[in-house]
Amino acid sequence: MIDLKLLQKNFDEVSAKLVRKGVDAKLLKKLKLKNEELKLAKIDFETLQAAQNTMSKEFGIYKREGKDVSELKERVDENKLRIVDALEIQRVRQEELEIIAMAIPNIPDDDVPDGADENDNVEIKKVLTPKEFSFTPKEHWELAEQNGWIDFERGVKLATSRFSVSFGMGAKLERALINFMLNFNSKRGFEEVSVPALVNRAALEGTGQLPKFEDDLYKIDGQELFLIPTAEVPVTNLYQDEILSAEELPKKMTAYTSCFRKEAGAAGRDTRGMIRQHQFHKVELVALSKPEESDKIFEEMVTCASDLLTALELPHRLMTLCTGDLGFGAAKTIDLEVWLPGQATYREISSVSNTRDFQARRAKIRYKDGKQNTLVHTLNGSSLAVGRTMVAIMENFQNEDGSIDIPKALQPYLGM
RNA sequence: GGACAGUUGGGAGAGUGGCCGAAUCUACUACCUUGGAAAGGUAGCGUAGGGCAACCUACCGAGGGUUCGAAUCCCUCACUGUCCA
Repeated sequence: MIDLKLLQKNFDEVSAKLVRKGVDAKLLKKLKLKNEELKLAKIDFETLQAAQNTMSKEFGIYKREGKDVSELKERVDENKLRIVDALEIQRVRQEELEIIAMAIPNIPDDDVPDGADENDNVEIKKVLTPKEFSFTPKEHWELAEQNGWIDFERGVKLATSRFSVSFGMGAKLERALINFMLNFNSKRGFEEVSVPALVNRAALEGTGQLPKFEDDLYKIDGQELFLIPTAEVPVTNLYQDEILSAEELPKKMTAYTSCFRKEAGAAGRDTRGMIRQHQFHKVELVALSKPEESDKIFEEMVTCASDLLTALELPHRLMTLCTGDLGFGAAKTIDLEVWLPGQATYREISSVSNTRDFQARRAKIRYKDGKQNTLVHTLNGSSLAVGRTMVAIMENFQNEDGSIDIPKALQPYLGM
């Protein structure tokens, strides 16, 4: 959630920044107005309540002293009616405010470029040069089927479309990648954690998936539990509603989980292959930091993911997302896009975001800064998406006969 | 699935209607004491919002109810533990 106090104090400035991200300025005006109204309603209620508390205390004293309370009771009863009204007004205003406030995205950083969509993202740099093929490189689904690594039909048979099954070397490679990535991240100082794949509503609200994006989540029937769309949700919320000590920060964690997404808005996109699946494996980086350290940690995370790709000999580029492509909770995001020779294009394989205090405010993650409690900054990033890494390996390491080489870094993990 | 017990401040734990935002112990912080430390002493020590000072409001698992007044009584739910199936 955005900082309402900040919005109130520096309305023009904050509003201008949010308009860059496509938020309706009128909605922000309304939010400001609602916030002011709520404040008045609160003052109103609290004044009445203070009077009620005082009279109730008197009441007790009168009783003890055996005095007549009938006149006092009359006043108290009358005040009570006003309290009921005042409370109701406050409740309604609070609710209205929350509905608007929870749907406002994070304020983008000043250095985030303007833009409408992914076409306006700005390239930072390219790492490794794509190799020239003496033949026409195939797309990964063809290679996957030819080598017997992935069976798309049987995935559909077991579940529905956008599910797949890995066999033999395909399954082994998947497992090798997960281990390789976790070890790599651990060496960079990210502590490994293993977390539930189901989370409750509070966790999803904490990281911002709810209330706005419920349609993208798989929900357990009859229970307030959801399958996680990313490990970011359980890992960030580990410290929900806690006050950490300054010495504990930064907290750097890495987790492997399956991720589950309905891909409700993606009908017709990437229908073939394993670029966009309902269930996929991902190794995630999450960090909680002091505000002044989050830029540094952000760099570390981007570097970690990029170095991981380099270690796997996969050409890629770094892109700064423009305002229009920036996610709901992110103040800044750098995407890593890997080269896919079969498609002759770069495709997203990792997305690293600094949400600053946006999630921390919702999830109530603070740290003790001397006497003061301060919201931490939360960051998250994939390092990496496993399925897409498999895709990249298949397409970049293919030979003319359709066989696939294994990157050197992975060979020890496969007993080679 | 059923029965009973429990859920209180960083931890332990008291509190069955007003004098309770909450005893006590412990941890922590500052100071005194010391050559230094320990022990001892003194003070401070939950969260959030409002005035931003005194102070006020809310919070004792969550939500609702009774009452002038609820941590305390009633209802619903969640979780934890023990026993039974």
